[in-house]
Amino acid sequence: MSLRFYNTMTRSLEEFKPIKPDEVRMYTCGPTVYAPAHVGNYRAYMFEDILRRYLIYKGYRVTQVMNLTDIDDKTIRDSNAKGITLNEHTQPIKDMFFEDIDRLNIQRAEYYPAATEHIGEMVAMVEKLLERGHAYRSGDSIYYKISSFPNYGSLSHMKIEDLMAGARIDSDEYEKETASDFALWKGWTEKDGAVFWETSLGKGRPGWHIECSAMSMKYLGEQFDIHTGGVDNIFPHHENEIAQSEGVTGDKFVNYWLHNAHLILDSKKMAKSEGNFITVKELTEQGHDPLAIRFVLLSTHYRQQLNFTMDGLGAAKAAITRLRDFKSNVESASGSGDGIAVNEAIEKAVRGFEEGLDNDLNISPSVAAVFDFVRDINSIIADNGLSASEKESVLENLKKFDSVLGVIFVDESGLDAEIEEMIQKRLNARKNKDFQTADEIRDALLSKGIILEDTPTGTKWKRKIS
RNA sequence: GGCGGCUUAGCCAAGUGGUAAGGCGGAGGUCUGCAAAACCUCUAUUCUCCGGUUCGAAUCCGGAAGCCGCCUCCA
Repeated sequence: MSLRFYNTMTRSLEEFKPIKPDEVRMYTCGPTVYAPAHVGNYRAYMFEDILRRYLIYKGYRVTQVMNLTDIDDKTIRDSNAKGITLNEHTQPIKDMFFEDIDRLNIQRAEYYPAATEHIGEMVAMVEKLLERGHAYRSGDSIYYKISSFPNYGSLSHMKIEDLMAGARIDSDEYEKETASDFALWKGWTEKDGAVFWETSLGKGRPGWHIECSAMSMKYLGEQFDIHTGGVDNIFPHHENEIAQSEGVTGDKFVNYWLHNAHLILDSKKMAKSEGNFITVKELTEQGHDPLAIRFVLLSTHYRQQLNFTMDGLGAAKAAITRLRDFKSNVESASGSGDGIAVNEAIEKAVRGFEEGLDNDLNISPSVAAVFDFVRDINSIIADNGLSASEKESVLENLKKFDSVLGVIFVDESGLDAEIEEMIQKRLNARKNKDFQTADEIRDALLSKGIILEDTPTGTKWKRKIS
């Protein structure tokens, strides 16, 4: 089966055909670094990670760009409130973002352009939009003239005249011809403080939407394959990006628009503005394994709202524990095996895994296929064990599944000498049938997060997933 | 007011016309010094509700209820 995506633009499932046959270029909406990202934000980055990993799994060469929005009303507001420079405010938040990305085992994109480093590109775009009659100057600011772009609203499928009049339109100090026009360049005002650029457009700063048009086209070209983000970005952000980009090139901007649904906490969208959020760092500091968070975020289809609960996190821990135990079972298996059954199990698993993800990254059936695989192979191991070559192909396939899931094969640091010594002591005690001492040692190790398992092939240990 | 989505077991979650995947949790059994892991068996006669279409509906149509999101700087 071929890969299909639900395209927000057409509101239908479409077969994915990249512009260049073996290469995918995609722009994935990144964080606004005014405050640390929360788990809900990472739902988007996790979806983008699964997308990226599955494209690579399918054999595509991927060029991914993720923006870092380090200039907007909030970054200015917060840095001025603290009396520090914009960069002093945003840099630590950028650092935290990358720490979280690593914790969650999210693969790095090829480019992480920051808005403040692309002012020149943005200015050039705005100039072109002025030339082409899509923009106008009003006071010290420049606005996009929506009425000049007939396709406006095609992504969100909304008509401008249907928007609730006055719903949330700023009563700001800028003068716009019509309320729905949006700022490309904002002339400096006092509350911007030291944040401004002197450019051919005047003294000021870019509007929010222009950065994504400028940076995506710089790194990916005037037309590229995939653009992603949260559903909240469909309107106005992505709608405006299309207007800006196509206003400049006169050509189609993006072929596939993919949007993820929100994470829900206490039956509300997790959001900084609602105050109902929790960060990856906080959960990690509470002792939760970040890969359990990863599993929670990835195991529900990206277009489905996901309710974040501690129960769910607990279930995720148990699930990845089972997957890792399986890996360890396979690694220590021996025996004659049953070539046919193993191959059949692998084929079935690969088919199920790919069928799900091919279908608009519908990951639930794919995860189910992996768990079926676990039971099938465990059952074979229990009956006949595995031959050396079977072991190898089972592990190879598991690794392949995990190249998308990213929760099974993780670096585990070795044991301290002290723990090693305790395991040895316990082995001796067991040999002498001193089970009381043996159990005491096992309990002591458990309290350090080390689980021991006595198996026919010897004592194994693993780290407890908390 | 406009646009969109959701409602399947104790919890999470697949399934878009052919008789309910998978995970977690729970119950029983095998194995084990005891555990753990693993394996085996069981755990939704039914899909929010009410009508309709059909030989057949969780799936299609109509209606109702509840929940959520977007509607100008939110992932």
